[in-house]
Amino acid sequence: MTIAYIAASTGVSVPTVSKVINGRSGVAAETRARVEAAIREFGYQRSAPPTRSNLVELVFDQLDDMWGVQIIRGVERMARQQRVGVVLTELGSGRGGTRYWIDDVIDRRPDCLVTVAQLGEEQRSQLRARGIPFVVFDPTVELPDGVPFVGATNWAGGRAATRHLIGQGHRRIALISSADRILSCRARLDGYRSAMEAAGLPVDGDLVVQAGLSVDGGRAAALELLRGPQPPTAIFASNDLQAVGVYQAARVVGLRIPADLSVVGFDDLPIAALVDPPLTTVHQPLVEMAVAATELALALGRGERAPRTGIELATTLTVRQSTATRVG
Amino acid sequence: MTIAYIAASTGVSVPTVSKVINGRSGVAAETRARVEAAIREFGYQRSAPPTRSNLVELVFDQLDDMWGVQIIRGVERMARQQRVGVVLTELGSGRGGTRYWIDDVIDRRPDCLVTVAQLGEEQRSQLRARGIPFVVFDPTVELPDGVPFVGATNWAGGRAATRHLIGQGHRRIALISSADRILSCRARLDGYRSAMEAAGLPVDGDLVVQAGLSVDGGRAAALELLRGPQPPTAIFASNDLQAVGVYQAARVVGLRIPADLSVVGFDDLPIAALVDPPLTTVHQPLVEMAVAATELALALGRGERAPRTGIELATTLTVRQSTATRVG
DNA sequence: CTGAAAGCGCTTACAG
DNA sequence: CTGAAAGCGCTTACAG
Repeated sequence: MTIAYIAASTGVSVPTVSKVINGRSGVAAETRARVEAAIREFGYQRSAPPTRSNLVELVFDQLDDMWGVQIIRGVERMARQQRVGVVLTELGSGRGGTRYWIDDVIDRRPDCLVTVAQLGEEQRSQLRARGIPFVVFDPTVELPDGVPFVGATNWAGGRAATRHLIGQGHRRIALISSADRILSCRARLDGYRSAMEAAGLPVDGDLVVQAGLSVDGGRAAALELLRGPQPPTAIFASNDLQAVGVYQAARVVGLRIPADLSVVGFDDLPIAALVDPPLTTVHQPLVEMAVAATELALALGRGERAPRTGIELATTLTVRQSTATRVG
Repeated sequence: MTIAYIAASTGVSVPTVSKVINGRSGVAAETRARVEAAIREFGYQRSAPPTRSNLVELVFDQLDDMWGVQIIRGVERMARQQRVGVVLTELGSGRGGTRYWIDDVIDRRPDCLVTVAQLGEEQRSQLRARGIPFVVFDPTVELPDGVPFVGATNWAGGRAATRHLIGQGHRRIALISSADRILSCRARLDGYRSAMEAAGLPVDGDLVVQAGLSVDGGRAAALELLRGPQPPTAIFASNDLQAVGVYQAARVVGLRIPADLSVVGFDDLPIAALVDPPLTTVHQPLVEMAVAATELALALGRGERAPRTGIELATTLTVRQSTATRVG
């Protein structure tokens, strides 16, 4: 598809088509319209030497989550192996700049995109229209069929953490969950329930508390649990920050960890090993997940058919010193 | 820069250069080498339309330092304000891929570069040859005059931290320093000495210990200090990770913080507020530093004369609960 | 407003 | 292995 072909099919000269494409003046409105119609009809792309940009876009909503670095490192590692640059964007909560952002992405013509942010359907279809494939990292909402993603086995992780506590003799095991709409947390909750039911333990309504995925959220939820009429002997938090909040609450209430209260987190952030006592937590292989997401995205960007559209990598329980056999 | 120019300067024909660029056969090895050298030398890019790439490169040695995210956020904020994409690279300790990396950077033709890594003089001159300006973030080694940089007032921060401890009545104040070659740590050390001397306090040789900028380094150094014949009543660590190591050592030795031992860190990472007790530390305005570095780099990239080549932003002491008036 | 002609940067086919 | 020549897709300057 060349401008010569467009010219021939419209019955004008090559220079005229050139002017239209480059927005030059000196073309009659009617001629311009006919040429534009032909360009659209034949799907001409400006001399598009389909050169690869050798860029992968990595998009976050918020980067202050402590696991951002791990994801970045994984994406970076795979991208560098394939000699591709990583363009990083933090959309921010306001989302004011999202409109500009998508324009800039399209200007950059990246080979593909890995998104930790929840892109709207409008943005997804804009990317699809430009042929820019994308992979969703750890989806927090239900995705339409066929949208590629890489996640972790949250349900199995929740189950393993709960079973670990049950194995230590705990019976009143509380869960600090998060907003229902976060898919991974719902899976952790179901894993918890599954393990409890398998052990024949009742899941009292007052054992499951919702809280934000932050230190403050975890502390408030733990205080509520520990000050209740029948406090739990173990708390499973939905992430490590919440678990740090549980530590703070235990200190306030005067409980020792793990002697009086066992605590399990989720994620295995660097801080998990640094807090006192070191935190037992469900390890999420963030770096490997990021590597896999990038590999998939780059393969799609090269036009390869994906062997599978969705992958979940295994979580593993990392036992440290915040859990102990229940006494009394 | 055209292949005709490369051909003329190498003394071969245009078709020959074309073959080299496109990896075709039928070119003598020696000829190929000469042409490739010329291509590198003149920074030829295939059909390079000298459009701005609207990219800024951000380079780290290692991203696992906890302050990486803060720097990224600052760079991202300023870049997005100017509609520029951030390309992030982690060189890794091996540095094996540095050669490839610089080639890739040159291919991308970024408008400018912000480096947290220590680039060698060779790389710096390659960038200069292509007219890609760069700004060094928090230089750890002495830079030649005229190399733009953004840092923090490390000397003043070390002084402020030490004065804070002196003001609380401490006299035996130890410093956990780092390798001498790290400029910022040497400045912190001198700030410490300056404050000690101003207060007429002796700086015993056994009060200053060198250790890696890590939790393990801090712990080992603190154990050495606390088990010595005349243990200090306060320890100033060269970063927050070392301070966390001091916490661990205090626990081992059976000292309470801050009742028996005061601790001050440096950086003010997110963990500083999360540890128990919350850590008094010197706040380094990493986000603002990154914003300033990027603003400077982008201005240089637009060809503007820099109003100044080096900037140091002020550190501030954040007093939390790891320091207390010395008793006894 | 239009397009013939010249030109640009590059590639290809082929003669030496 | 090398490069003169032809050709390709496109743009520019300009005659009508």
